[in-house]
Amino acid sequence: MGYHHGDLRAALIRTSFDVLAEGGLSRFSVAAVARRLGVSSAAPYRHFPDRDHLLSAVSAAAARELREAMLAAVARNPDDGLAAAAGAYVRYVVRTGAGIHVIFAKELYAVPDDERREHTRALMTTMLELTGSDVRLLEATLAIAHGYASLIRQDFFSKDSVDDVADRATAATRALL
Amino acid sequence: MGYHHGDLRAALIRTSFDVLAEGGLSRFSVAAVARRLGVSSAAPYRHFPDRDHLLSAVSAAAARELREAMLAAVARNPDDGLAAAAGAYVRYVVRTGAGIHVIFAKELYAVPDDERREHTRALMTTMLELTGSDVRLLEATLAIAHGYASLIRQDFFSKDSVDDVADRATAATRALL
DNA sequence: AGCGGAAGTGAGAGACCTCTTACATCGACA
DNA sequence: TGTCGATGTAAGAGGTCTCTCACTTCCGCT
Repeated sequence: MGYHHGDLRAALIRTSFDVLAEGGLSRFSVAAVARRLGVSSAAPYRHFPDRDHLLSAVSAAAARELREAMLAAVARNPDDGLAAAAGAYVRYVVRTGAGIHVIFAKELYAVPDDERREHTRALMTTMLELTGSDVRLLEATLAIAHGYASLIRQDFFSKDSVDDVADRATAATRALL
Repeated sequence: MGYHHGDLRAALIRTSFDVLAEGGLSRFSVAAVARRLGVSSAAPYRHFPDRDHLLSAVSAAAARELREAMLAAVARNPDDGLAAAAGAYVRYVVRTGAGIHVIFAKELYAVPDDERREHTRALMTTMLELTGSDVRLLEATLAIAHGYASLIRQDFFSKDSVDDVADRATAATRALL
């Protein structure tokens, strides 16, 4: 690991998650990500034309991973799929800092990035399947999961473990049905 | 309205709401508020020692107004209080941009501001009364209301009116009971 | 009328950010 | 082995932000 990093592109995406988890979208900066990786602040621009394209790649990765986490949760709880997925959402967002506010961030709408479009579309499709194509149920579930995740990130539950809160999100989702 | 503004302090708070409604916490800046009011960027510092104290005053105002909006909604729907309050939350946040992410923003914890403390405490107390001191129900309701409000602010519901979405938040809250 | 203080202003220091440019390094392949 | 392209760096232009400082304006009070 000398002058050349090896796989800076992937490292930038992973480290972006860390920066997002710590300071949220508002404190995210390309410079902070570079600093944390120990590379110059110009280095990221060899891999992404601008800040929004980096965020777009993060969004794509988050959409893919979130979908995987939800599918895994559903597989573990076959007859409680949607509620389990809501719990998985809470856990994923608390761990990575990247939820729908990142995945569907408004500032990314203008970024041309087919990979992101593909992954966000797949995520939406999967969630729709979980609700039997009930859009209202989908939005209610998302609201609950995102709401709980936001409350955690706001330190609303001072000492409760993430798993406990995720279970409560799961229960609240179940109450919708 | 010449050299002296009249009531710049109050105007700063009101305009801060506008800036928050348009760009969220991440795009909020004292300079932007001053610019929008047509005063110099030093003027706000005659009334607030720093940015966080301005945000704290906004938080206090939001907590007071939100509590009033909730109480009014409850008064209109005596036998559906909590659910009506959730709808009021959604409407208030979409209109003003200041929800719990502003009212309970982490960066304000260190700001000594008794007025804010008082208003946020009153808001919490009122919400607790609405849930019959059921903390779990309170957090679930907040998660739903905040979640729906976030989804709206993210342009998730392209053409649905705010009132329609607020009604769905109300219905989802009712499902908890 | 005149004076003192509250509330403005303009200028700017210092921090940080995005993104560019010219140059350095190094791995891969002819 | 030599060279070329990909990927790094240092430096910096240009922007925005927070907050300070010296100075000005004007309201209220005697």
